[in-house]
Amino acid sequence: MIAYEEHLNREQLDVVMSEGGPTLVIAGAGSGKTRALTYRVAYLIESGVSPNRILLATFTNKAARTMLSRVEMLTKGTIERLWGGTFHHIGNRILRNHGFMLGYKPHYTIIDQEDSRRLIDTCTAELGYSKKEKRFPKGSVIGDIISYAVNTDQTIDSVVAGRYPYFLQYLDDILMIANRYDGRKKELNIMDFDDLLSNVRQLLTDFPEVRREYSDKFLHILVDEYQDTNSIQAEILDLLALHHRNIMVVGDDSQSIYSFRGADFTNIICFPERYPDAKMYKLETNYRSTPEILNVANLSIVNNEKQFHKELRPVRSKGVRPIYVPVRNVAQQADFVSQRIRDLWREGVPRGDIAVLYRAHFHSMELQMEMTRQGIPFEIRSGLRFFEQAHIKDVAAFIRLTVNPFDELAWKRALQLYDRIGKVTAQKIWGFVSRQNDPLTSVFSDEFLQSGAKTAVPGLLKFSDLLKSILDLKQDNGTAVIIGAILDGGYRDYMEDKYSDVKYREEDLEQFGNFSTQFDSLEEFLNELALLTNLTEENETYRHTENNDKIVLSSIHQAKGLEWSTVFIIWCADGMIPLERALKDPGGDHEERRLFYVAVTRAKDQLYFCHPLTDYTRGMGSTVLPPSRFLKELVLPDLDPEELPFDQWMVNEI
DNA sequence: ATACGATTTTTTTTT
DNA sequence: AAAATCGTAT
Repeated sequence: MIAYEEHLNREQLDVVMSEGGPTLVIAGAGSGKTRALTYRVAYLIESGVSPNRILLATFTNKAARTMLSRVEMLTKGTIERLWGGTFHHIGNRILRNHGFMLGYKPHYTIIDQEDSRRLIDTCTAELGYSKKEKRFPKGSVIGDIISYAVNTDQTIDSVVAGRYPYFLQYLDDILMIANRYDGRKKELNIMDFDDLLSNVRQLLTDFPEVRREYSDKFLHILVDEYQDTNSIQAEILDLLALHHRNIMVVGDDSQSIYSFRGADFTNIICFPERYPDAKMYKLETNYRSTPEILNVANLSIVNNEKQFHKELRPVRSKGVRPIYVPVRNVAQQADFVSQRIRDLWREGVPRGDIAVLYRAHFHSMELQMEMTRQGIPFEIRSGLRFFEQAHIKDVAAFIRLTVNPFDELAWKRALQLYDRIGKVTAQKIWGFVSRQNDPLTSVFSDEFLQSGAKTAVPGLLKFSDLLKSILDLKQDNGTAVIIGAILDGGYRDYMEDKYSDVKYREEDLEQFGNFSTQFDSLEEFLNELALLTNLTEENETYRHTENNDKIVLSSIHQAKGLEWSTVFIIWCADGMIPLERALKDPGGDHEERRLFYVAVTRAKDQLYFCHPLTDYTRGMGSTVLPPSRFLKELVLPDLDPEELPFDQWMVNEI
């Protein structure tokens, strides 16, 4: 038996032991929300609920992994059958079973954003719109429009009218493209990220028997970060909870930072209206941060008016005030952070207890270079994920097309890696192979070689040679062997031409091969590649030796739910946080303030705000950056210098 | 007509 | 760093 009373406070205990039925938990930052949720799951299992009748929905893979492993430690039993993961994972799991009812073949492929953009570009080209019209929206923008429409349950018309009024003149074109894109996805048996959600909803609404099956099945539904759900996700949850009505949602409206993805925190605000019998709990005791840090967080967030009122109550004793550090420019900022990290390290702060947070990936560039130069080990939690890197996707394309010979995107990607084969030739080749009954063997025919321009023949020959060796090996060899063949068959040469860090990328590919063995089948692995973000760090030794010794560089979004002893927030200049672009959205300033709030509440002991006073931009020269408005508004006019919420440091010139 | 290489522009956030 | 653009070579 787990000793709940020993590990939980009163507030948390009430949540863990609650009766069931619709339950709303408003949980402030650092109030032990994850703890409450994991103990709740453990408690349910301990009281006899079968794990496969529990659904635990989270927002990121990381959150899912930490929670599941903690539950496993608590219950010391297998939680293999528990339905836990991101909404997209859960959607995928349901659709693998029932997707056929919507006309999908069982081994549909999931495409990521890049593939989706490419497919939209193809559709645009096929409809003859790319005619150099200057202001015609780019593929990625059209993708954003479509995706936003799906996720917020609006028509494309109203999204364009509301958020992209300058594209109204192209509305008809966008509609045509969206329509064609949808058709192509069906035709090619692929789903994008949004389909994983909207198809599940459709399945549950249109097929009462499926709805009954799943709502019978899930005795308890638990949702983390509910403030970040969009309307589709909320609807899916409502449908799944229809029968047993044991739905517990946990969230903090002050930490809603995903509205760009359609998240709508009125979901959490209106939960009591949708479930009038809902019980409500609040977790307001903060175990994480010093009173000084919480003071800044509380002072900042009161500037947002629409929210549940709550105030974080510190339990920790007095610490040091956060520190505002104006620096001359980016270079000095990188220098200051590196220097300070070295000092902290000398004072005994483990490197793994330090993080640097920023609003956008490119904010970390200079710091990365500086830390590399100074030999400070760091780990990046932003930018391209492992499985999104070009070399991984290239190699995956070869394997993908052998598994599914009608994978258009894979064919094109692989073909275009060869000399003298670009967009046009790849399209011609695809046109040829896709008409064959057996595209794979058609590659060895003369017709194949002649279906493109003559200059392409050498490349095509190389391609067919490589394909032959892959097909030969595929029968009784693992992915690692196939990857080796692809490397030897010309991909290593290609990388040497194109990249300066071939060694590093080869190691990546090796890891990639190893990782694939965790899956039941190669097919399954490839189909779900798009949902994976990083190599799982299951390996305990790896986690302790390597990760604990590295500074974490992360976007604020990815830092959500995590904590460090010392946090640096860099680029605290107006225009960077808040990001100027983001302010253009309605409510953008509030969302950015919530983002700032999330960043601040990650810190346990020490918090630094770095503000580069000037910025270089080519064309503009040197510009002066004002401090972030989120810092300025903390300094109330009639405040004694002694009472400022933060200290200021002067950095010596170097 | 097509592919490629040099140049220029532009970076939000995630599944 | 990556993508888009533009001019040149095949």
